[in-house]
Amino acid sequence: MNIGDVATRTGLPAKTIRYYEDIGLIKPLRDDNGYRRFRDQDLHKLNFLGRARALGFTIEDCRTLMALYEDETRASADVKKVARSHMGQIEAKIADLNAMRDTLSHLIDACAGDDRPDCPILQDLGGKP
Amino acid sequence: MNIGDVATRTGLPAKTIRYYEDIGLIKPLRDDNGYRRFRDQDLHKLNFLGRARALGFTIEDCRTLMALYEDETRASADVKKVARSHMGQIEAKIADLNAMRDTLSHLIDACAGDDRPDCPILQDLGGKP
DNA sequence: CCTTGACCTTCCCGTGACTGGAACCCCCAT
DNA sequence: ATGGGGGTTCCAGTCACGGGAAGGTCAAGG
Repeated sequence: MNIGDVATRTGLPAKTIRYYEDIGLIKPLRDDNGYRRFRDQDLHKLNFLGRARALGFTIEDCRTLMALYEDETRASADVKKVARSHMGQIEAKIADLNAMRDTLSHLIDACAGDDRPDCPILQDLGGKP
Repeated sequence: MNIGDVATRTGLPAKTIRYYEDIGLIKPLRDDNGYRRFRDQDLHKLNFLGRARALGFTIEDCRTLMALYEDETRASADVKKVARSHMGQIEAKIADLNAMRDTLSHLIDACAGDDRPDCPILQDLGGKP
């Protein structure tokens, strides 16, 4: 299978697939004309990567997770550790964003949003005394 | 005031302050020795920028907001529009992250986390059916 | 007077995970 | 022969800085 078909099948852009090869996440074969030839195992890995990335895992986490996936003697504790650490990051980010949203929400509510210049949003940013 | 003092006062790293000058957000004066000399107005702008960035506004949004801040004839509607658009982005991101967290949370709960290899997390990533 | 150390300057590279584009090759159909 | 739709590589850019090198400046201490 060529890269275009793989892109369609996995939903990943061809550029991304080439990038994943660049950084060593997949190793497709090559045809005589230089085209990448993808086997089922490559497809499978790309789907794995797509799902892991959709859950927000970093590329390095993906590398770790794929290694664990392929290691039949893994301990599920190792997987869980990676996942929990990632979830911690996500929760931290959610907390940050919630704080921003709350502040913004108040400011937006307080702003008339008409053609006059008075604006509590700008007052706040300017360091309202 | 030199950049170090400004960094201490605003809480922004000196690197960041130089960067903000680079991209034209502030225009401090220069002493004869080439050192930046910051006026109160520069301090004020930097504090403004720091707060806007802390609320997650992009640099371009900050540029817009500062222009509105300095425009006495602004309409608060314009400010509100920028803020609402930004809040929309934040809410979208929160929604994404919440979805990730929920999925991860289920997977993590389902994972034994011991020294055996069976792992629902990897099963899911691998396309479990 | 000289040195030390804390500042300051510019400049360039790296970050993460791609995306866009240029320039070029390959294959099939008309 | 030509056109179009694949594929290939490589380079540059994204966003908002951070790290670090190489070198100029300044106040204090010996």
